[in-house]
Amino acid sequence: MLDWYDQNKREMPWRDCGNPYKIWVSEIMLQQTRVDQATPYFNRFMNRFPTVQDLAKADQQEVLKVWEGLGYYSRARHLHAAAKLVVDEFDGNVPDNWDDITELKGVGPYTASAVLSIAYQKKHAVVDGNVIRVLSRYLGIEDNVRSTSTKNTIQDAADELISEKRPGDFNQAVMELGATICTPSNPTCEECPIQANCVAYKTAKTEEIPYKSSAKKRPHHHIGVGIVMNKDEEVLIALRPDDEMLGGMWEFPGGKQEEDEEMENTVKRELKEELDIAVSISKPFMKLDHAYSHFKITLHAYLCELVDGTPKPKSSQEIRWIAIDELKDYPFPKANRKLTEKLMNLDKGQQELKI
DNA sequence: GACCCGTGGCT
DNA sequence: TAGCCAAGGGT
Repeated sequence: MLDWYDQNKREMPWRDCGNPYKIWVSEIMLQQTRVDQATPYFNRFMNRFPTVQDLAKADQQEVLKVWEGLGYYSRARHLHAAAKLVVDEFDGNVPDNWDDITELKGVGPYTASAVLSIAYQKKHAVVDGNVIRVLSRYLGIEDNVRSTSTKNTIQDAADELISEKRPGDFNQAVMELGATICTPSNPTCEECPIQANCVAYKTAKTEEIPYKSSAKKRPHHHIGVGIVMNKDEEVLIALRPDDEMLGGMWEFPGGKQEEDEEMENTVKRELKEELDIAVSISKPFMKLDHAYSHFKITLHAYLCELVDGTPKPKSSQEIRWIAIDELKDYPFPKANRKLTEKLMNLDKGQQELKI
């Protein structure tokens, strides 16, 4: 297993550096995220925040801006808060023991084990999606891997199997095996270094293991959004509360279409509720589909004009009027970023945005 | 235990 | 196309 890993491991910028801060950040970014997707973000992050002190003293908005597009933005907010704790309470050193490191926000069992084993050579076995798949197949575990008891069984097995001398490399080897060979569908068992003892391979059950109870299907909502523009060609944006979905990110105000409601009325109603303003719809601007982790939306954006009232942040942390070329400086989640890109392109082309 | 939390690639 | 899944954690 370790021989296979030594010969087949991919290049990753945080690997083999021995820097606990870098390893910690990389493990947070890799939560529910593929290596190829996280890598450019990691490089950008380290360029901007080379040390935990740099991260601790940064503004949250700046951290979120670097994180923009990577998703699960609470990871960035928790990492930022945890960096402050590391500087204030741990003398700038990422903790090297279980009790201290699990005090950090965003550090759960997986991340604690990963950092302790990879950065400090401590014997803690990780259990992530890869390990669950590899070990359930290897050991022939046919129980539902979504259940806690099955995960505990796999954790126990990993604790038994982990290498004494190279716990960090062992952990990475199993994950790498799961990511490249022991894939969810069509695993390439011919290339697998542990094929000979794999129960699922020997019994031809690699398609049945791991067994997962079916996921709940995601509802689809229609969202009306208003791009309110004033006479100076500034647009109105709102900062989402930290404790909500997409917390700390900016957006164009809007909300969910109600039953039997015209979409233009959705926008008017939402802007009245959220900002206490009356607007008129100038024209449709953009329609797009987007999928979040637990629901899907169709976003209907309209250019609007302020008719009455002064905008107030009734359901957001803050609101701002900003010029269109400033939109690039604020952290926006993906769907809203598509709106800002179209706005900025039209603005750059000197095209008429106002009616 | 159940639900919430982004985005992108693959099938 | 729609669902699955990915180096999970918080509540």
